[in-house]
Amino acid sequence: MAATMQDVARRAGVSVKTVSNVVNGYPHIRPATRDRVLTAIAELDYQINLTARNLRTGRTGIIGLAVPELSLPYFAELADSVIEAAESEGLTVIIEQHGGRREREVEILTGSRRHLTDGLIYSPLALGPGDERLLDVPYPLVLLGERIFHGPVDHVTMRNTDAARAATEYLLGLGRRRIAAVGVHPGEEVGSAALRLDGYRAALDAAGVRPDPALEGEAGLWHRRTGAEAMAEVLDRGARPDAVFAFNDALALGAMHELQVRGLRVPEDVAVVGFDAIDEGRYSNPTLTTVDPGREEIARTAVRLLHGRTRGAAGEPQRVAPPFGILVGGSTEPGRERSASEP
Amino acid sequence: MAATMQDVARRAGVSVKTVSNVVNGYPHIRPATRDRVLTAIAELDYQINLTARNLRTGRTGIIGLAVPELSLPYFAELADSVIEAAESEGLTVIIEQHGGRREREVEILTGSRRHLTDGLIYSPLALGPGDERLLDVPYPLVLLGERIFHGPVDHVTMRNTDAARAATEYLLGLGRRRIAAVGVHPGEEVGSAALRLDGYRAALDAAGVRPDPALEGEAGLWHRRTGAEAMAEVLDRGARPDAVFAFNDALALGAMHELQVRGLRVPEDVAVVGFDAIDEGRYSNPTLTTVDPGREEIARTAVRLLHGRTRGAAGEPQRVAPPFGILVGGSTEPGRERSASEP
DNA sequence: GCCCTGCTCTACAACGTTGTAGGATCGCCG
DNA sequence: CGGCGATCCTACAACGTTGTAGAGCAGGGC
Repeated sequence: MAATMQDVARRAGVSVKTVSNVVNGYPHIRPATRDRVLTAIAELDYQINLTARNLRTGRTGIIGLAVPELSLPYFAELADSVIEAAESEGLTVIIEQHGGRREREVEILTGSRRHLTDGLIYSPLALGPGDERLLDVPYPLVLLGERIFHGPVDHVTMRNTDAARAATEYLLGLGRRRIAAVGVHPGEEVGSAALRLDGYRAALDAAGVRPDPALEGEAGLWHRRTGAEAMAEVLDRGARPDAVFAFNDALALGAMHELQVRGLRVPEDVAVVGFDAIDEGRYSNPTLTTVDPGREEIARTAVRLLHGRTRGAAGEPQRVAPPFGILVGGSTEPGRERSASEP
Repeated sequence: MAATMQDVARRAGVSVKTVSNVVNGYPHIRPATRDRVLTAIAELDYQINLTARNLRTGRTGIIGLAVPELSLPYFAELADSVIEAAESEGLTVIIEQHGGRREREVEILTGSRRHLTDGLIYSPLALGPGDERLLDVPYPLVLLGERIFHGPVDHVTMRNTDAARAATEYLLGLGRRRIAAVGVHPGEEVGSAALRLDGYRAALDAAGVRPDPALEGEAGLWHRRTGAEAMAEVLDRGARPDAVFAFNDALALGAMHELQVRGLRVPEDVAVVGFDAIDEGRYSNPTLTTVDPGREEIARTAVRLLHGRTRGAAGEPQRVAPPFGILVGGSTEPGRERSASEP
């Protein structure tokens, strides 16, 4: 049986509350008393019961993180960063996977597990415009992603359009003119796909290049496989791109694979740019040029905002979008292999 | 303010305990009473406070999962499977990352966060022989991995030696004779590296092939980069392998990259086999032949064992090692590309 | 010399739930 | 028709912690 404050108090000859005060760093305690308590704690191997504290204080020190699935590299790395950031603020993380299934996404918002957590970092895929009211929950919520933009909550997002435009402009700057877009969601007006397509088209437009629908490759879910399939579709339709802007790195790696299988050289024949800066792209062949959306800062910001709200921070919902960067690799510039130690 | 059982009881005109009984499915309740309670619950949007229940029952329904980091694909996929398995048993998962740092690995075993969880699934990297006593903890622990073998706890592991032997025999069966091993930890006698090296050597031995130290590539951490470096080292030393058995998929992908950069064809010049069956290997170019160690079953078994222990299951520590399989891809047999839907 | 302030500590209640013990009612058996 | 077990429900205490209120005491200012 684990020791309780009772046991420590008895052994140290003080009241339970004094033990509590010592444990919580209350200042007005005589050094002699504190020492007796600390000694008793050490002798009994006492550790505080967090459940009891949580019940009493109404806060748990746990936050939830809802993502599609950890098997997707971006979300695995995001979870890594969130756990790291939470740790440094003294918080623990519970991860929930929704797999992009709307029903699970809703359940996560309302399930009883929410009583176990002080707040939630929420990255939906299925929810969209019209679901804003679902986000009006009785606990702090920080929204990630690009599915909903006018919810009543703090929102950390990427500079999707700007970054996509910059990536496309970078390709234009290399002299490429027939730039394919991989990962398009036709008909959608929200979400990363729509925003990145906007940026892509804006860059073409500004450069006086007419967008060619034949160069747009559809991909619902952004996996390696769907990237390869979308690339194949574009090529099969007879389009002859000299570059590819894929809406995430998994798509880019799939597309690159397809290009290579068909004997096209990357980057000589076709340059490839991705989005997300996952670690895998540092070691692909060739290494992948990609947009670094500031994943770590997104994670840190989300945790910081959420932590603030759990401690009562009031005020208007915040909207934050960290700066992005472009990491150049061998998939656009021959021999320009990114090393593992580069940022 | 969220509703409590008090509120529900008042509204339904029953005692608090009756509400508790309804919530917990106690059978002896008149249907009329049950209906009144359920109605009140619905009207008040009542949800049980898990913290209070946890305090009262002494169990939390949460289990911990300690892994090196989620950025490593194998552990991200393992976490995915563990969360899935836990969910299906009604458990929640807290993930802790130790990064292979001994100090963190020890802290995870003893930290106060353990009071938040009913038990721990623990996959250390730094701990080793001599640390068995650290595993003698006052809560249920299920050990993963190959660092410690005689701890006083349940242990779910892979059939490392058999699987490594089978992988090597498979390469021998293809007629390959100069098979490099990538990921060796010289001097180590425990851990996946030592066991897989044993299997590799046993297969060579049985086939009458003399092991060549020049074909063994060292790699401390099993990342893509270290795989490429180890491969380079082997080749630079003048060895001319016709196959590579890499001790995990990340190493294999790194090694394959290095081979291709040097103009060697995979699999024609050099066949490559990995270990872990991560999703990434399904889409690499060529797709990767690999050992499927039964990750999902490992996760399910670990959760099941842990859950049993948390509910008081007694008895000797269990040792479980699911069966393995070999997934054949293009990295060993030309044109034999694994599809995404294959097991 | 007395009051006030600040320090140090204690007793008690409360957080929301469930286990235990037992009271009331009913049907059925002898 | 008395007794007994099953059914249905309630009151109370307890899980281990922290907030609140306040007691006791020392030191300083007047």
